[in-house]
Amino acid sequence: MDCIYPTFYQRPTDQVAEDLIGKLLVRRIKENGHTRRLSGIIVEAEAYGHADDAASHAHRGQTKRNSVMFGQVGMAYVYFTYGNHFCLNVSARSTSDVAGAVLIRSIEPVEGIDIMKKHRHAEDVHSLTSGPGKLTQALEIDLGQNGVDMTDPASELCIEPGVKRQAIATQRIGITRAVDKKWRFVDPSSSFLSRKFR
DNA sequence: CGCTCGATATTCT
DNA sequence: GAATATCGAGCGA
Repeated sequence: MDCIYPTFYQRPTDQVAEDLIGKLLVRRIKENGHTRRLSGIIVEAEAYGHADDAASHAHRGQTKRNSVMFGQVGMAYVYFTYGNHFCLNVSARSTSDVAGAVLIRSIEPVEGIDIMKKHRHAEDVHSLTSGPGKLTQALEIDLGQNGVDMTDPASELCIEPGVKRQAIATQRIGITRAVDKKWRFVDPSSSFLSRKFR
């Protein structure tokens, strides 16, 4: 299965985030010499902008941490936060802008659920990937995946077409600035969201 | 169920 | 020194 092409990510980040709902996030890991596929349907994603978005890491300019947001679109932006969690984004922006990304906040597990349980030290399927810090732990994503090309089918991380899902826009979570923007997109029918929506 | 708090890297003040 | 795109343990209702 092919990955989604770079042009998909070359649009305003809120459009990209909305259209990512229903797509399949695929992680390939090495397990005892052979490759295993872990995957899940994206059911929650948040858009982050640049100059127009005070809540974005890119808002105050480029730093060592956020440099992927300023590079090519379709790349994984992984960062470490609150001293103990990783978060996965994919870089995206319209051709007229210089930085942006979409935070993947939760997925519905599809392939490799047994491996995800091991990574999370948990048995409850609903707690495996229902949050940005949880899904990176379930998929074994850390700074080693920062900057990988998510449009390359041979990559250890990529996004495939997936299924059709409904997406509704709500307020973003865990931010204190630019709270008026409705840039969190969720599949309202999913039971794998990190939080309820309004 | 809801609330408080600790974990502590990176960036900003 | 303070805030942050988080999570889970511990506690009380």
